[in-house]
Amino acid sequence: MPELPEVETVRRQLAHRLNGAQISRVEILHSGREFPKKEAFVKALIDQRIQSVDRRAKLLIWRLQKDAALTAHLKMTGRFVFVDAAYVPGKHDHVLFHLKAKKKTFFLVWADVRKFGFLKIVGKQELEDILRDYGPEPLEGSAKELAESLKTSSKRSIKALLLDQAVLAGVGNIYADEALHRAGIRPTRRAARLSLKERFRLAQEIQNVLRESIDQQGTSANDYVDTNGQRGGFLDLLRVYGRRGEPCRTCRTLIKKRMLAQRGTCYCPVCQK
DNA sequence: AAGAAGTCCTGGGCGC
DNA sequence: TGCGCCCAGGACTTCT
Repeated sequence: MPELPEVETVRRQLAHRLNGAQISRVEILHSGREFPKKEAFVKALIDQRIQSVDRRAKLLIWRLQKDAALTAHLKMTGRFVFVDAAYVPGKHDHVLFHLKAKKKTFFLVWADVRKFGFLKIVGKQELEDILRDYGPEPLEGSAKELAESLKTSSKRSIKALLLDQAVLAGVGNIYADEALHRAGIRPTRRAARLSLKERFRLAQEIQNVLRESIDQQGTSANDYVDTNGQRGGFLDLLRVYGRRGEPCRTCRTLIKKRMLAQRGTCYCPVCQK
C-alpha cells in the first residue's frame, strides 16, 4: 500500500541518515525466497558507502560505489525502521543493517510481514533497464505534460490506466481512487474516452493529492509506518478510499465500492460521472 | 499482443 | 474462545 507519498517519505528519512554512511555489517535474520543468495547479497553491500537514496515510482534506490545499487520495494508491508543497539529482532524482521557515519554506528531493520517486498542488488545496466520502463514521475512535470501522458487509445478503464506504472509512476490504489474522485471521473470510464479537459483536471488532481499526502507523511490505511514507526497523517483526509458506506464529503451520498482492475475501488456515484 | 486473470503472503476481522 | 473463511493488493507471470 505504500505508494509515491509513502515511499517518498521513507526516502527522505533514509537519505537524511544514510547519505554518506558506510554499511559495516549486514545480518540476514530470516532467509527465505527473498534471499536465495544471501552470501552474495551481504558481500555486495559490506563496506560500501551509500552515496544517495533515490526514488523512482515506488522503488527505493540506494546508490552505492562501484556502479551498483540496492533497490528496495516495500510492496504491501515492507518497511525500514531505525532501531537501537538493544533492539531484539521480531518474527518478520528479515535484515538488520549496521551502518556507520561520523564514527557512530546505527541500525536499520528491513521487515516485511507478507514478504511481497524485496531488496535486490543491481548493476548499472540492470538499474538503467528497470528505471527506463517506468512512466513519468507525476510531480516532476507540469499538469499539462502529465495530462499528455494520460492520452491513450487503450480500451482499459481509467482506473487500470492510472495503476499502470509504465504509464504513470508511483500511483497505486489509494491515490488512483482519490484523484478520480477529486476530478469527478468514474473509475470505470474507458481511458480513451476522457476529454482533453477531463485529462487535464485529472492530472491536476493527481498532483494535488500526491503533494498533500507527502505534506502529511503519507497515508496509513493498514500497515504503513515510516522509518520511526510513525503513521502518516493523510488517512483522515481521504475522500473515498476505505470509506464505503460513508457519506461523500461533497454531496453526502454514500460511497460505493466495487472490484475493478483486480482492486477494490471506491467512488461517489453522484460526484463522479 | 493487449488485457485479464492468477500468483505470491500473512494477519485481522468476521460469522457461528 | 476458537475455528475457518475471506479480504487487503503491487507487480510479475501466465493465460486467452
